[in-house]
Amino acid sequence: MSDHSGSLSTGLAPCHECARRRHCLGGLLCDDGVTDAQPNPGVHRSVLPKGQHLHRYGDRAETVAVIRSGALKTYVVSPEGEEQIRAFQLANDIAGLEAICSDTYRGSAKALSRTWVCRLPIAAVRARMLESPVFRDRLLATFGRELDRLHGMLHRERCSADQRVAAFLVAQLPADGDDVELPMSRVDLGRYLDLATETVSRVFTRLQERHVLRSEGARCRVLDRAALSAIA
Amino acid sequence: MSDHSGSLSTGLAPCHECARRRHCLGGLLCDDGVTDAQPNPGVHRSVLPKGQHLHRYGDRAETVAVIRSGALKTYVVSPEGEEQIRAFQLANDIAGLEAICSDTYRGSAKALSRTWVCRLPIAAVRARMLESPVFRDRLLATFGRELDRLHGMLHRERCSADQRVAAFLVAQLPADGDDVELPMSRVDLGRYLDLATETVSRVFTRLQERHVLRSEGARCRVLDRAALSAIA
DNA sequence: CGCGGATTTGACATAGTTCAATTCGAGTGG
DNA sequence: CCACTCGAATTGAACTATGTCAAATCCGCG
Repeated sequence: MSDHSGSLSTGLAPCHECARRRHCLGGLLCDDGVTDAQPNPGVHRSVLPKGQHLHRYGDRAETVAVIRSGALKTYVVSPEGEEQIRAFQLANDIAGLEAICSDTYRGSAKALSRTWVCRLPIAAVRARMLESPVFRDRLLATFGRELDRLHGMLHRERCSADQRVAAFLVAQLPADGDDVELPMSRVDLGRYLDLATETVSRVFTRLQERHVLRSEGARCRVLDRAALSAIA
Repeated sequence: MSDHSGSLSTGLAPCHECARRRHCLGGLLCDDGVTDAQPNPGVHRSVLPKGQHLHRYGDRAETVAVIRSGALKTYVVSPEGEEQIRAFQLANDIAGLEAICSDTYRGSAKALSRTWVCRLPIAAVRARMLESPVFRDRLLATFGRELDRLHGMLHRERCSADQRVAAFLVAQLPADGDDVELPMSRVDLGRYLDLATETVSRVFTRLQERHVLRSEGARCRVLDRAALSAIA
């Protein structure tokens, strides 16, 4: 069961008044510019303090969440008690997508820092798929990206530690600027990339020795973008 | 471009006359028992000789295929020229599911043996999603299973060679009987499980020494089901 | 200032890869 | 029916990237 005791629901989110409505799944849920739709089919905004769960593995799936700001990790714990991280969700990412396909969540989603999310009720999402081709396509595209991401992860598991870390950093690089903010710990990074924490650490050290990167904990500056891409 | 020169189209498939229509996505495409639907929205049956491609990476996505019998492998070739196998498709499996999300195929699908398939036109599939909640749910469930499979593969990459092979064999075990027919070569198995061919071979040898398995090439008999499950 | 967790560094162990050599086995042709 | 062939599979030996364990250091925070 999820513990929402600390999560602050800020009430119904007026998607049609939201600045992001043009780019957000929530906006499309309310209005795709073609068909009529309810002004707000139950979208809620809430804020999660660091460490709190959005949902846990096995919980009844009721909403899919769009991240407004902050960061989550989605993970499962193996029978042996090892935590495996399946994804990090940053701003504009979607958490709990499997809720659309499954009646329970297939992973636990936990805030890495104070995180704002909008929750879209599954029932509304499923209903909207029947009404709106635009919405259906948007959702299908999201699934397609998720499949691609997973295939990419599978590919990356076949690469060296340096390649995995480099590829991850390249993926995090913003279009403008060379600064990467890493909201997750080295431990979590290792659990995501399937590397021992020590190995992650050694890769960072190696990248700094080669002047590809300068890293001060969570803050990270890419000094040689080309070199980093070449490694990945 | 796909080379279909050797593929024999046996014409429109009368899904409503097919013995499998109750269990097959094609059957549901034509009739979900609730809404009216076209008698046949362009489903085709065809047969692929061993070695022939159903489609190749980058081809325009036009159909999703249900395997009637035989076997396919879906793979991609990395920039370095290495073949990575993303999935094997056996009877009743679906190949080219990404066609529903993407305008091109994201992997090449090739017959491992003579294979019969039914091709469902994407346009019809997408259209039917809007008409039929039953069909929509069926398709979403298929996506959910694919996500689960990929998560499972990611998990398996973190296990030992023995565990990977054992898990694969367990997955192939039929409900009745202990015989497993492996339509793929050891090389392909290695490319799927991310193991060197030699390692796959050594695992099989080890399993036979421990009397868990008896393997004669493609034919394979599980002698100790419990032991196999225990390894995985 | 000092505690406790996170990170880094070092030394060593090992599973799996790589390369090389052999054996097996399904087709094929005589 | 048997030899021949060629790719697939197996076996062996040595190597290596990464894991594991242990110790040292850093860092944020009360």
